[in-house]
Amino acid sequence: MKKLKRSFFKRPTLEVTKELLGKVLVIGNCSGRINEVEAYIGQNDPACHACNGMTKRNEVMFGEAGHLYVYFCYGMYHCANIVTEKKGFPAAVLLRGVEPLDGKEQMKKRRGRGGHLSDGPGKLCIALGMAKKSHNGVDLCNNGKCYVYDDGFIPKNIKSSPRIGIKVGLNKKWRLFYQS
DNA sequence: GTCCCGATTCTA
DNA sequence: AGAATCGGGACT
Repeated sequence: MKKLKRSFFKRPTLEVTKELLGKVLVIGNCSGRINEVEAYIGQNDPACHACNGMTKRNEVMFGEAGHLYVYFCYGMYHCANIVTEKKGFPAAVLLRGVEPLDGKEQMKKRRGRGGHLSDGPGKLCIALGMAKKSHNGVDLCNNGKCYVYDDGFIPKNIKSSPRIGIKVGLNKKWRLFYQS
């Protein structure tokens, strides 16, 4: 059960994306096993928030790998990414789903229901208590209360598809997930 | 300042 | 299929 170091995230995004599957995301008292992710890679990816250069919103994507990029969307949800690649290259992995592990009761309370606690990027942020104001730019590699660890779990049946909810870049199958 | 739209979710 | 709901980014 070892925490992932910055060197894990500071690599080609598609490698990080695939290897994040099965790892455990810890946000304070709650944790969940990552089972669905998407890659957003650089200025040539038309679906990437950074495709038109740096803005106040996406500046974290241009920074050091291993930080959280949390943004606000659709007027009511937040979505969380983990920044990848070297500094100056804007890329990140969107967290789309986790299987609840620790803190399920708190997650249920936050979500206001008993099921489907964290199977979606917006739901996951609600369940784990992540929001732009509190978590955008948070470092997952500084021995804080937010981090990712590897407990040896090996996901089976990894599949890919086009990314969800976008209208461009659909030719890339950069959504990765597994079914347990 | 104005305007349009979004890496979603829930309900009908 | 449609509503909810508002910040961000492009543009005037």
